[in-house]
Amino acid sequence: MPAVRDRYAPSPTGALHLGGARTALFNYLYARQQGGQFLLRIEDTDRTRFKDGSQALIEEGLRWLGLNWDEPPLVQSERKPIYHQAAETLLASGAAYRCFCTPERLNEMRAEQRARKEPEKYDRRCRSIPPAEARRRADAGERHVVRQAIPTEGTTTLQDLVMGTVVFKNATLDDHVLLKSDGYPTYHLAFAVDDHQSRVSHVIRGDGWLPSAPKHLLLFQALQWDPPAFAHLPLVLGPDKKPLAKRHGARDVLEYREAGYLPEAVVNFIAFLGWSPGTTEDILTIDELIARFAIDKIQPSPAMANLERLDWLNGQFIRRLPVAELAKRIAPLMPGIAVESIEPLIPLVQERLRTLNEAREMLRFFFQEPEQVQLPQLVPKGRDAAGTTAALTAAAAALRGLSDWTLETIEPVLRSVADQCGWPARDLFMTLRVAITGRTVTPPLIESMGRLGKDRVLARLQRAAQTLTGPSPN
RNA sequence: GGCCCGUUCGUCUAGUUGGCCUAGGACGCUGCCCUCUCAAGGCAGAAAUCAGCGGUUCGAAUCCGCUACGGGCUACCA
Repeated sequence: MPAVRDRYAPSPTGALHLGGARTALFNYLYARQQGGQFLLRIEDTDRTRFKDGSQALIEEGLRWLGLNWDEPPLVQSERKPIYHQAAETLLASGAAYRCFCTPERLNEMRAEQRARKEPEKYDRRCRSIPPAEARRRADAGERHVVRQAIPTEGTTTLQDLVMGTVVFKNATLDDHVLLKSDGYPTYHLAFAVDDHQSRVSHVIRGDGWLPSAPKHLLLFQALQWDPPAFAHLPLVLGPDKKPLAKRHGARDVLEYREAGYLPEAVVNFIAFLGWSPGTTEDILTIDELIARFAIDKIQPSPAMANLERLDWLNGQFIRRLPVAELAKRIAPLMPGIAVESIEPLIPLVQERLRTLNEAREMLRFFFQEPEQVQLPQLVPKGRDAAGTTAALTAAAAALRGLSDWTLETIEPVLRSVADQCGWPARDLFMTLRVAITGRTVTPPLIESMGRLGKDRVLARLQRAAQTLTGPSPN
């Protein structure tokens, strides 16, 4: 049994989106599980769609997800001679032929076929040109392509690891182009040559390729190479049930990083798009995914990305992170604030976060004086400014008298202040919350006060009381 | 038009050697508990006539056929 080698082979036309990331992930999981290699190949034979910087973006996305490849990526545009050599072999054996038809003729032909409601495929006119004559014309510089000569009879059977056995009638297959007139190979030729040379054992790719799989099989056969095993992955759909390649909220994997998602969560999320371990487990690390992955557990039907689930997963993974690690990941989002200052606050927010970015807002009041203490919520329903000022002042006075500043000392004091004022404790807590943090939704108040320190708490209470007593004199 | 793939709660799915499925889990949703806000957590609940029809069988979500619907491919794009 030859070693397992698989690959992710994107074309550099943009960034890495969720669907591509999933294809890469499945290849990665399988290779790692089998102790094989995961390769990256850049499919850049179409110079018209090529986008500068795309390769770097794709690589960054893969790296962020932790999908590291084992060998330097093969770049097809640097390998033209190799493809030509394969084309020559095919030409020599009659498995391919030169075609001199012009684009204009091809267009006319298709228009007629369409009008007659016939299948649109090349009519094979050039297939009957004697090879010697074709070679002469080619040598004379006549512009041409090389087409695959598909057998006119029989069937080609694909044993797909996901789709099962799929039988194609050869007669329905088109003589597609292998070598373009600009000298570049099409995907089909490059695919066969590259995967053979890279000793790829498993081709795990999007099911957009399923219809051309028989031609690929035929190509391997004509070249007398052992074909790899195939696994065609169903589409990933967006929330609108349209293929998730085009315009959807965040389509680039790196945008999820910007939005505060953990790569662990994104990996877990896309792993379950069309695959499941067959158990009720739903939160798995990448190592657990590697251990459980199985190609035959991949669903043959398309999966729709449920972004709400990603949010939930993200929260789950955030909660599982060690405090120091979480602090380290949040720190870059809060420029100017040291990790050391953030770490002690982590326990207050860890179970409240859905995305990393939310920490910034939640923790802001620790590093910055609140601005909107004049929130209407400062005064509880049914109370007035005077009563609230009194409560604030009473609380401040009581807190000032504390010699110990701990959760155990602060809370009882505040509760008794509430009693004295005739307020329910919850009302007092909300007033204090707004006064101290400037917000109505915060980490636990008492603990926050503890971390903030007595002086800053008292100062903020005082300031809030002042804003209540009327227009400030400044 | 031709070729090919698919169809279990709103969504991701379990189910694949037919019986333990009056279809299980998760997200989301609703309610309750906890509670200083918000979360988290706990408990409970609503939610799928397994696309439809017809077979095979003592018995089918699971096997077969047909239909419908959805999707992909049909380029000198990948």
